[in-house]
Amino acid sequence: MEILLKERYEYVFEKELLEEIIKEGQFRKVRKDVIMIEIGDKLTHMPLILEGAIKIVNEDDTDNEYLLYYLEMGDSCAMTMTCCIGGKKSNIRAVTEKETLMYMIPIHKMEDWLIKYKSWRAFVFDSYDVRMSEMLEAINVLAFQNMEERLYKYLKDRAMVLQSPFLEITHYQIANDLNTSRVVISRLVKKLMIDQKIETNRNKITVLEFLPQK
Amino acid sequence: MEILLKERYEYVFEKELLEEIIKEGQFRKVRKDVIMIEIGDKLTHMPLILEGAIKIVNEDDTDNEYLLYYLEMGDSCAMTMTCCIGGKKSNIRAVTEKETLMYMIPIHKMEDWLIKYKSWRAFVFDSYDVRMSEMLEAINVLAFQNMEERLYKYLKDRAMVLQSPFLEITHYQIANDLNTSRVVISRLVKKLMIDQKIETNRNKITVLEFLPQK
DNA sequence: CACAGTTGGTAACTAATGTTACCCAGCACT
DNA sequence: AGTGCTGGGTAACATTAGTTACCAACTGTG
Repeated sequence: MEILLKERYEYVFEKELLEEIIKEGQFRKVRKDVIMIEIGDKLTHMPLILEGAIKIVNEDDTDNEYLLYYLEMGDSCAMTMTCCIGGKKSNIRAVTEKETLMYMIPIHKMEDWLIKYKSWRAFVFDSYDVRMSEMLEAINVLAFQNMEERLYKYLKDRAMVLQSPFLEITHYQIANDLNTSRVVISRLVKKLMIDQKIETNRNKITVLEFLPQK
Repeated sequence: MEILLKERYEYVFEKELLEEIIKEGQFRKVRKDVIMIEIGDKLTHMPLILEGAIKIVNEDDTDNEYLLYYLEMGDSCAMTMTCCIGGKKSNIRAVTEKETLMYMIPIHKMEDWLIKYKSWRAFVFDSYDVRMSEMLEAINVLAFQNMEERLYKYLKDRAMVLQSPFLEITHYQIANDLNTSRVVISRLVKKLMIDQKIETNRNKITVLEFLPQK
């Protein structure tokens, strides 16, 4: 497990820092569809993603959901960082999108490392930067794109994250992530099929753009 | 001017840090409607807002705009921080919403201070936290609210920022900030008026909730 | 005052999205 | 084979938002 951590992060962190991380943190393996963080949770650890993918979702007071972005290999959770440092509660939910390996770092170390390691500072600020960009993109999509474009982007993003053009997903799940209704998704899925952008079967959507033998 | 800086930030920063800030930075006064940061700019200074308000806006490739949030007294620009540290380009635009006083800090100091001052670390991470929350709220509004609710929130937010229930603004400007059309805004303004939430005249909207003699 | 430019009121229409209702196919279980 | 559940297709309709077009009122300038 340490080997995996070293492999993934040896060019990101200084040697001494990597050793400290290994010493202080602990390895964790989580199966698909597990809620890692719930809205309102207080957080004590920060994850470094080694493999897999985590979906980050927000929710309003009436249980509407909206998919914000995914965390993947090499990512960490900027939300967690501020939560940790400020001692605040999470305002997002994190759910594993497939089996995910991560290394959990206790938050009390974070500030020490900020002082001691340049590579940690770089990592932390880079994480913030990536997350802010993802949020900005989410806003752009919501503000400027119609549902059909958003659906197609959603499918492509998902195919990227799961590294496969063959998605196992129901129309109802998609509707939930995009905060719309199942009927709307069915309608637009049909449109995308007519436009030869996807193929569909019960529980299955294939994103043609990502088909290997193209 | 230093007095203002000390007054606003003496409880935020350690004494030594405050002195360093005064020494390294420089005071700047900017009139209303000045573009402080344009999309694609490289940034060399980070602003501490002493007085006034700055509107942060994003834009897609076809010149559509959308208002993200405001910076006010006590705020700084988290976007600028990542830009600075990562040496990247800005992906937002910043425009003064009224005359604004700020203290410009050269970015090369930022990392030093992260190491040296606990209060600087707290400030930086708090800034990120506030900005992430604002972005999240923007996403919530876009994902879950209809145009009428968004318009009303927009007017209330603006009244807060400008500290007055009497807004001088055209329907066209509002439409631009919310990325919709003037006709739509006119329609909804009328609705809000009928519902006794606002009063309007040419170029003027009064948010009744914020009227003092209520 | 005449004129041009800005602001916004409104109608009429189109397009996009959301809602309700109903049906059918596939699947698991008995 | 019968039952119930889930997923999805589709029609019909309601609501919301965007578009085009036109006009009226106000403002500042010469």
